[in-house]
Amino acid sequence: MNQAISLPGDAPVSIQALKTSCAACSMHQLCLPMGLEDADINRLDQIIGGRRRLAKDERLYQMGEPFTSLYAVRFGHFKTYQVNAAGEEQITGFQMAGELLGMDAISGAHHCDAVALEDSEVCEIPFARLEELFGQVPALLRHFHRIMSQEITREQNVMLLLGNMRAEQRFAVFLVNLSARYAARGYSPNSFQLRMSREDIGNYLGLTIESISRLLSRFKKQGWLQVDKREVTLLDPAKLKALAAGLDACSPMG
Amino acid sequence: MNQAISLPGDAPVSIQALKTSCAACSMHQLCLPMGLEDADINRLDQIIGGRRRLAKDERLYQMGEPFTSLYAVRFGHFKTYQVNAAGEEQITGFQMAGELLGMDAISGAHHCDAVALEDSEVCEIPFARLEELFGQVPALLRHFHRIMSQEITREQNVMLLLGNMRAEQRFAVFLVNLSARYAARGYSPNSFQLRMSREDIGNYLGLTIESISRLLSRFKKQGWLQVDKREVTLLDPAKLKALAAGLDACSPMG
DNA sequence: CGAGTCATTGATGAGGTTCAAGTGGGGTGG
DNA sequence: CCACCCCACTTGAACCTCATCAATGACTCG
Repeated sequence: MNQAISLPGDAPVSIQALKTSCAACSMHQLCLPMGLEDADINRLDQIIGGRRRLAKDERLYQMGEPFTSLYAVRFGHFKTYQVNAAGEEQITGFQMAGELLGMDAISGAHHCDAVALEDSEVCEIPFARLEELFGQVPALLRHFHRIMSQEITREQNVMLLLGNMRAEQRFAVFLVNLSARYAARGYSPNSFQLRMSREDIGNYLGLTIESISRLLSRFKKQGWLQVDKREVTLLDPAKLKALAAGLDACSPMG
Repeated sequence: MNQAISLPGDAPVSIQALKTSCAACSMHQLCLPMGLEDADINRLDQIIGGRRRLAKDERLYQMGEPFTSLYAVRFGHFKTYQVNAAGEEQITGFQMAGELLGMDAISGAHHCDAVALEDSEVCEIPFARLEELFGQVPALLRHFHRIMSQEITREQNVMLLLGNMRAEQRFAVFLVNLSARYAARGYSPNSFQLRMSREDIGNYLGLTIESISRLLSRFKKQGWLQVDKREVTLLDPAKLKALAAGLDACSPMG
């Protein structure tokens, strides 16, 4: 429990390790190391269990598996979903680079499945070792609490979406949210590829695949966006934001 | 940050303090002190900021307020709800004795409002002092992480409910969940009072007040429960659990 | 007693699901 | 290289669940 890791930060490091160190990772401003000093980032680096590659549709973990590690997405995209006794699935989130997977499992076992939407890579963070590090790096603990808290807030926003919004508004929220997250990663906020199927989007938003298809067609006809297969371009982001905020009337699906 | 609180556990304690200490609180097996040793419970006691009484409909905190403390419900019931830009509200949870309020705010500011459903009392837990204690009582930190993780899982279950279930199933889930939580507190699992209005239930479940009223009437007619105002008696808990699990066909609302 | 709040019940229809058919790549095999 | 199939998606039509609107009832408080 209190066995401190006392490796100095200047221990020899292989090129491979350097290439995959937190300090060198383009996501370190968004991910767990955010705001840490270099020395502390190194300590975090040393507990990272390893990187794991996943092919499209490969599963990272499954409901019921015992909890051992959190995972940070290095690149690629994931979906997490819950399954209930009757076999109904609900996608609870889509995760992209720099985001953390597995926080619902800290209570003991995984409560949802995580599946790669495309070829992806994660950093494995053994939680027992992370806990040790919390005692030595208070800034890390504080940031970890912020991340968990933000996850709670994110889910509350989805509850608001599922409980109160019409289809049009839900879909606008979804697009605007993706846009903001890509922008935070330095990508274009108005042109991106949907990494998930229409079915996944529908499941996440509490709608059917047909509804998503109709919404895309309608938004396109209104001139709010362009679609080509999974490539989306937001042509009127302001309008979409207004829709998402509920400041603009919602028309039915026809 | 590292200024340890070094009061011994056997310092003189007033009767008032004893009456409200964690060790003496009937909720200490469910609340934050769960599983702690007596000495550590005392240390936790000493950082509790104070107890605060709230009248029915009084607000504990509000969206946008800066975060300073978590709150543990001593007795009474609360609801938490989010409000978006358009003024739409979504109740994100109902909290009862032994449950923690404010975890969504650790990221900096409160993201929802918390309101007492009846005369209630909370323990204020200044988070800065709790963080100090985390460094000294690892078991407390671990349990805190479990609690936050469980909150994430709870919300994912609500997402499943709002995204996938029909009205009948949602309402059954709601009743079965209340039943289990009262059971865990030593109360009757099959007879309890709804502390929230029909409107609150409807808002939480993504339904209207009329739907809740019809569901209650229908469940009553089916002989699954009795209702008298807010007093509910589950007459066929097994049937309700089957409905909640989705193992039983759902009939429409008529 | 009247005003106000909360809940019940009925009638109607909107919003989105369900069912069904069709389209359009992208891959595979002949 | 084309024919074929498979899958994800699109589009249309009918249906259904639940929201909405409206009227009424029950209880509380001044």
